[in-house]
Amino acid sequence: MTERRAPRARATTLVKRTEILHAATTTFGAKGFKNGPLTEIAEQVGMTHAGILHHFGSKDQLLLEVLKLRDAEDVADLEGAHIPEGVELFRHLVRTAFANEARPGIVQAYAVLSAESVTDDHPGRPYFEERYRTLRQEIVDAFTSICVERGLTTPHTLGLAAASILAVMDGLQVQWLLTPDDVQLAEASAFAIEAIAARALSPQELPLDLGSARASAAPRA
Amino acid sequence: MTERRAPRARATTLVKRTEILHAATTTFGAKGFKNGPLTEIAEQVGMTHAGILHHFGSKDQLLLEVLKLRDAEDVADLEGAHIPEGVELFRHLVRTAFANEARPGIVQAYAVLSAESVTDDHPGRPYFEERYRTLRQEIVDAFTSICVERGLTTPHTLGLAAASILAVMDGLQVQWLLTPDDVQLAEASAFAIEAIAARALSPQELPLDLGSARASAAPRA
DNA sequence: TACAACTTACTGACAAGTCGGTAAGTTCTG
DNA sequence: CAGAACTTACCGACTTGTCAGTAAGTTGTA
Repeated sequence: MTERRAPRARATTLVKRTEILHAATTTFGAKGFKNGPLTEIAEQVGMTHAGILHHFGSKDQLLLEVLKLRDAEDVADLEGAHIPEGVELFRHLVRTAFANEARPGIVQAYAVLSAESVTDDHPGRPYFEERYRTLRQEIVDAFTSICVERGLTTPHTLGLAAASILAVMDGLQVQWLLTPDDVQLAEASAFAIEAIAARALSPQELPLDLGSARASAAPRA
Repeated sequence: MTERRAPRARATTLVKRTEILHAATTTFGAKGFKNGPLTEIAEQVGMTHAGILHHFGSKDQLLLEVLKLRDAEDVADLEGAHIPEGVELFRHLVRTAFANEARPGIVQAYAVLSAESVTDDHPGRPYFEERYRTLRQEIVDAFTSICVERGLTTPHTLGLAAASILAVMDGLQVQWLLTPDDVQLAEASAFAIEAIAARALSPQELPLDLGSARASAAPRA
């Protein structure tokens, strides 16, 4: 936006880099990584694409730094506070879902990029593999700590529950991006998280009795 | 795989078209729509890319027919049986999850394409919007029919539950594709569906009490 | 302070490759 | 022969990355 007449070299560079990273988030969110041209990112920050490459070396490297940036900012948002433990982690997840409704850009970038990352030799793949593994573990730990607190034996379904919680949050984002009027991102996230946690922590009656469905798979191979 | 020296024109054409559609599913699944080149699809069926264009007119059109094909095949799998109603629909969803573990190609195609469809002017977008709307409605109807059957008043959370169920199935697919060893696609799907349905149909105690998290959203705008 | 040596942050032009689509011609088949 | 099913050849558009050059700032030094 505003022109900066570099007072200090080092500081200005950092600002420019962050500006580029945010522009890249926008473009990758709007068009995906492979189809988000460097030119479009460049013109958002008043530069040529060669300038971007000067800063980041390659498009792949730019993607990796875009992904790292969000993590850095998310941690910054916690403002030195501890990583949430126990029930606090689930509250944090729900808060995040509510906050996400106000920043569709980043939500879209993550939704698009995480799915794109499963394609052949995608440079973001290792990042997302690691990210999901870490988040699942954090959720399992939170569940475990709740069980200890409440004197429950830890169920063997915590892994399933952890994966399901992340899955529902991601999946809801896609539906929300497609039909924002039909899907309430945060409400549904809160509902589902509570449902899955309830099931994991205190397995009660099974209103659907889906057990029989497990046995027979659909015909098509 | 095997070369076909067309014996009959009309019948062969249909076969060829379906063969192309399956090849396209593979390529779009592996590389996405925008980055899945027609050439790659063409060589899978022993053709040049111009041959594909001869059959489908444009790449966009090919995508739409790829998406329609799966619906057609899924319906065919039901073999003239009714669209599942009530509890049967949920059993069908779980069966599908188990069946999907055996066909990672199609799973990946849908995971990649549905997320890609939220990008700017994506030709698959209307299809996915409609698809999710329809599926959500089917699930809501199934819930409603269960409520009627059991003499329950229909909760106002059925919409949230329906979106959540679809979300968890989609989200688990992405995690499963990224780390197949860590995530059990079908088990987790069954677990989550049961959890969400339980919560929607018989809201019991809330072990997490996440209500307070709704009020305060995270700082970042 | 003054000036040289060096670094940083770019631009503009270009190379090299990819891709979708079209047009025109060829082969196959009924 | 007529028309469907292609192929070959090609265009135009787009992309990433490289490279040389330039303007501006920074550092070292006397």
